[in-house]
Amino acid sequence: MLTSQRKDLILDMLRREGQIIAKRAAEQFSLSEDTIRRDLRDLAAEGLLRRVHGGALPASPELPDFTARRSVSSDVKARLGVQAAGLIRPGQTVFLDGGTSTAAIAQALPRDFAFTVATHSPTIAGELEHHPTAEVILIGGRLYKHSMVATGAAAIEQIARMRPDLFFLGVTAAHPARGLSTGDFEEAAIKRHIAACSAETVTLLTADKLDAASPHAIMSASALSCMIVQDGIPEERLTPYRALGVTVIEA
Amino acid sequence: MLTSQRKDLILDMLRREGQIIAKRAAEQFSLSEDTIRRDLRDLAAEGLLRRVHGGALPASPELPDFTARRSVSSDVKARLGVQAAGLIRPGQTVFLDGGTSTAAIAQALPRDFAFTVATHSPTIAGELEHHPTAEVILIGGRLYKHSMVATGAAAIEQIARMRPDLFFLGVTAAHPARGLSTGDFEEAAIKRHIAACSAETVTLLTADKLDAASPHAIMSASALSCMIVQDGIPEERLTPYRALGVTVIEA
DNA sequence: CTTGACTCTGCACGAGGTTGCACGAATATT
DNA sequence: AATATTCGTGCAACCTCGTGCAGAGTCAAG
Repeated sequence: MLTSQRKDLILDMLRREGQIIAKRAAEQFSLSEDTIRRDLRDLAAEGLLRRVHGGALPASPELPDFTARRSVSSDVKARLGVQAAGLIRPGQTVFLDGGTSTAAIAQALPRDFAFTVATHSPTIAGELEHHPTAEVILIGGRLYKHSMVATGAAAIEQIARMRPDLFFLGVTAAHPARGLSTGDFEEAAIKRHIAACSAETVTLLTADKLDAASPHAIMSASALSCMIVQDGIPEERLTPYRALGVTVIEA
Repeated sequence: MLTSQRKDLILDMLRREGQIIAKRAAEQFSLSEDTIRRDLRDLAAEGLLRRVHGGALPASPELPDFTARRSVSSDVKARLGVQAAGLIRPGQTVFLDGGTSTAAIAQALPRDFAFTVATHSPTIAGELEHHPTAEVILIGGRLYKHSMVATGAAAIEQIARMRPDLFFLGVTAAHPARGLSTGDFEEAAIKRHIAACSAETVTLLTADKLDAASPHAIMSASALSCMIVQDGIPEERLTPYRALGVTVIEA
C-alpha cells in the first residue's frame, strides 16, 4: 500500500470513528506503531487532525456555539419578529430560515388564522410545537450542527418542490453593493436556493448587520422584497437599499 | 479511550449535568478516582471548571436550563436509554423514533466514537445539537404535532432511501400475541416503514407498556431483535417474548 | 549494470506521560 | 469530638513518544 493511500485511510477512519488509536491502527495496517505515529505527525502538521497522547482526534473541535448566540435573543429581535409576522396573510405558505432572528418570528406568528410554515431548522420546528393553527412542513437533510439547519442534496431537493409565498431569510450581514452574506458556504447556497424558490424574500436586520459583509455571498440585496430593520437607524443608511427597490420597514 | 477524549467527556458531562462527582465519574469510566481527580485538576488549571471537594462545578455561573430539562425524563427511562445507547457500535447508522423513551437514548448516546443518527423528530434532532461525534440526518415531511414527528409521503420516501443498522422504536404497548402498537394510525404506518427499512429493530419498554395493546398495530413482536425492559419484571412475563426470538435485556 | 540519493520502514533506547496504589493530611458529616 | 470521605503526593509499572540508525526498496543519472 502506498503511504499517501494509508494516510487517506487514516483520515477516513478518523471521520468514521471520531478517533484514531495509534496501537489499533498499527494492527489494522500490520505496520509498526512508529510508522503510524509518523503518519499522524505529518497529518497533524497539515492541520488535518489533532495529535493527542495515544492517537489522534479530529482537527476542528467545534465551531463557536449557536446556543451562546441564541441566549443573546434581545428585545430588538423580538420587535423585528413581531413586525415580520405581521406580513403573513391567511392561507399563505412561509419559509422560515434557521437562526435567532427567525426564531423571534416563530414566537410572534399569528395565532388567529391558519397558514403553513416550512423550515429546515429543527429548532424552529420545535418552537411551533404548540402553535394552534400553523401547519408545519419540516425539510430534512444532513444536519449542519453549527447553525442547526438541514443541508445537502436531500434538503435542496425537497425545497425545490415548494413555492413559498414568503421566505424569511436570516443573514449575518447586508451591504448595498456586496449584497447579503453569511459565514458559511453551504448555508449561503441553501439560502440562495430557498430564495430562488420563493415568491418574495424578507430579511430581518439589527443595526450591527447593516452595511457589513461576511465571507459568503447569498445574493444581491435587490433580490429582496422587504427588509425589516431596527428603529433609529439614520435615514441616509437606508436610502441605498430603497434605491435598489427594497421596501424598508422600521420596527 | 484516549486521555484527552476523556477530558472532553468530563467537560461535556459537566455541561449536561451541572456537576461532576469524582467517584461516579470514576465508575463511569472504569478508572480509579485518582485519575479522575488528576483530570479535574488539569482542567481546573486550564480554567475550564472549578474544583470543589468531591468533584467539580462549572467555571462560569450556570445557565438555569439544565436541571429543569433533566427532571423531565424519569430515572427508569434514563436507565433504559443508557442500555439502548450501549448497543450502538462505531460507524453504525441508527434511526431514532420520536418520543420520550428515544429522547432518553439521545441523551445517553456514546460520545467517544462517531456514528450517524437519523430521526424524523425535530425534538430529538435538537437534543443532538451539542453531540460532538454524531452525524445527524433529519427526515423531513409534514409535521405531526401531536407526537412531533415528520410524516407523510415525503417522509416515507426519504426513509425508504436509508438502511439503518438499528432502529430504536417507540411504542405505547407491546403484547406477545397482539404485537407492538401505538395510538395513531399514521404514526403506526411510519414506524412500520422504518422498521422494514432497518436491519434490526429495538424497543424500550417500561413496565406499564408490557402486555398491553393500543388501537393501531405496528408489527408483530417477533419482528424485534431486542427489547429493553425495566428491571424487576417477573420472569414469566418475559418468557413469551423470548419464545418469539426476541432478545430481552433488563435495565 | 552500477552507483548514489532518496524514501519508507522497523528496531533500539532514553525521555516522558499515564495509571493505580499506599499513606498521611485535609475536609465533610454525624 | 469522632468518624468517614476525599485529597495530594510519592512511587512503581506500564505505555507512548521522539530520535537516531540501519536495511530494503525506488529512481534516475552515469
